[in-house]
Amino acid sequence: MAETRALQKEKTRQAIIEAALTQLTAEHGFSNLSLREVAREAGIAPTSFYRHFADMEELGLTLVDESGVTLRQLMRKARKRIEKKGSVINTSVDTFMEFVQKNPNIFRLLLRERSGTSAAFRDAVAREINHFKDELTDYLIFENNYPQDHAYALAEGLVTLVFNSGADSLDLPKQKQNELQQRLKKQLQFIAIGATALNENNMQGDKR
Amino acid sequence: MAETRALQKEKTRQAIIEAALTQLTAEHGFSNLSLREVAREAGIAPTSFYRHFADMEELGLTLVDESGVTLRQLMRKARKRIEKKGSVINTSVDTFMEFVQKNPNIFRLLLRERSGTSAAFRDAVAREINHFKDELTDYLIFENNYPQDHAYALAEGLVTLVFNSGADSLDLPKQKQNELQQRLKKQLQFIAIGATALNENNMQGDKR
DNA sequence: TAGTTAAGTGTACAGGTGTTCGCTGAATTG
DNA sequence: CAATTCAGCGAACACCTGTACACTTAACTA
Repeated sequence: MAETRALQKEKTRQAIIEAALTQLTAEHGFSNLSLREVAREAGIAPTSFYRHFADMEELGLTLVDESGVTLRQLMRKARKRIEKKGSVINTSVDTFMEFVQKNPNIFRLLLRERSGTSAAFRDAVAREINHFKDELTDYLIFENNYPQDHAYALAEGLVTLVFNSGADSLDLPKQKQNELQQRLKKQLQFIAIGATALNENNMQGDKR
Repeated sequence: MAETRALQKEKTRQAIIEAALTQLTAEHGFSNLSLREVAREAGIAPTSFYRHFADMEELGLTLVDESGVTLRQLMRKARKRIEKKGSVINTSVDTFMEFVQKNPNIFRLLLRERSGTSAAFRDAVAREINHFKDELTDYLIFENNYPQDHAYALAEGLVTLVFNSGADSLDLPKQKQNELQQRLKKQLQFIAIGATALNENNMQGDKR
C-alpha cells in the first residue's frame, strides 16, 4: 500500500477545517479565532497545524473556497427545481434560504469576510458572489432578451436583496423569518417588474 | 471656576474616540483593536481608559451612536436638498455616497458590526438602519399613498440597495465608483417603478 | 530489509493582552 | 486654607498568542 499516509494527512486536514467551522459561531468570528484554538479543537498540537496550512489566512481562504463549492451546488439545485416547478423567484428564494438555515456558519463567514479585514478574503468572497451575478445575468439575457448592462444591473440588484435577506434572517425566530422571506419575494417582484417596464420603454424609444 | 476638570475629561474622552476611529481602517477592524493600542494612540496610560469606558464594547457602542448622529444629519441634509432640487433618487444617492466617501471609517464600522460578533453591536447598527427604513416608509406613504406594508417592503429594498452599494464602493477607484453609482440609480428606479405598478394593480383589484 | 521522508509532538521563548492596586497631584469644595 | 475628589499613572499579575527547533515514529521507497 502507498496511500495510508496521504489519507491520514487528508483526514487531519479535514479535522482542522471542521474544527474551524465549528468555532465560527454568531459570537466568534474568524478574526478572533486563534491557531491554537483550532488545533485544540481538531485534536492536534498547535505546531502540527503548519503541516497543512502556512497560516490562519490560508485556512480561511480554503474555507471560502469550500463554501464556494457548496454555493455552486446550491445553484445547480435551484436550477433543477425551477425546470420542474416553474416560479423562478419563489424557487430561488426558498432554495437559498434553505441553504442559509442549513449552513449558518459558512454563510456567516462569507457575510463577515465580505467586509472584513483581509483584502484576500474580500476578493475571494466577491468572486463567489460574482458567480451568482454573472450566471443570473446570462439567464436574464437569454430568457428576457435584456441588453447586457440592463440585465447586469437587474441581476446585481436581485442578488444583493437575496443575500442581505439571508444575512438578516440568520438570527430571527422562525415566524419573523417567514415574514422576511415574503417581503423579499415582494421586493424581487418589484425590481423585476420595474426592469421589464423600463426595458419596454427603451425599446419603444428605439423604434421611433 | 468649576469647569476645567470636567472639560479636560471630555477632551481625553474625545481623544479616545478619535484614536479609535483613526485605527479603524480597511485592514484593522474593531474586533482586532486592543484597549492598549487605543490608549497609546490617544496618548494616555492603558489604565486611564477605564476612567471613561467600562470596556472596549462600551467604546464601540458609543462610536455606533456617534455615527448615528452623523447619519441623521445626513438625512436632514438630503431632505433639504430634495426640497430645493427635486429628484429624490438622484439627490439621496449623491448625498449618501458623499457621506461614505467623507467618513469611510465610520461607515466601515457600521458595515462590519452589522454582521459582527457582538449582539449589542448588531442591535445598535440595526437600530440606525431602521431609522432610515422607517423614515422612508413614512415618506412613501405620505407621498404615494402606498399601504403600510407595501411602503415598508419598498423602503427596505431601497435602503438595502443603497447601503450595499456604499459598502461596495469603499475600495473602488473613482471611475468604477461612478459606474456603480449609475447602476445603483438604475436599480432604485427599477424597484420604485415596479412598486408603483404592482400597487396600481392591487388597487384595480380592490375596485372590482 | 535498510534508508529516507514527513506528519505529529513537546518545550521554550518573546511579545502582546486585559485588569488589579496603590499612588500622585491638581482641581474642586466647604 | 484644609479636606476631598478623581483623572491619570506605573508596576505587576496571569494568561494567551504565534512560531522556532529538535525530536520521535510510522509509512514509504529502492
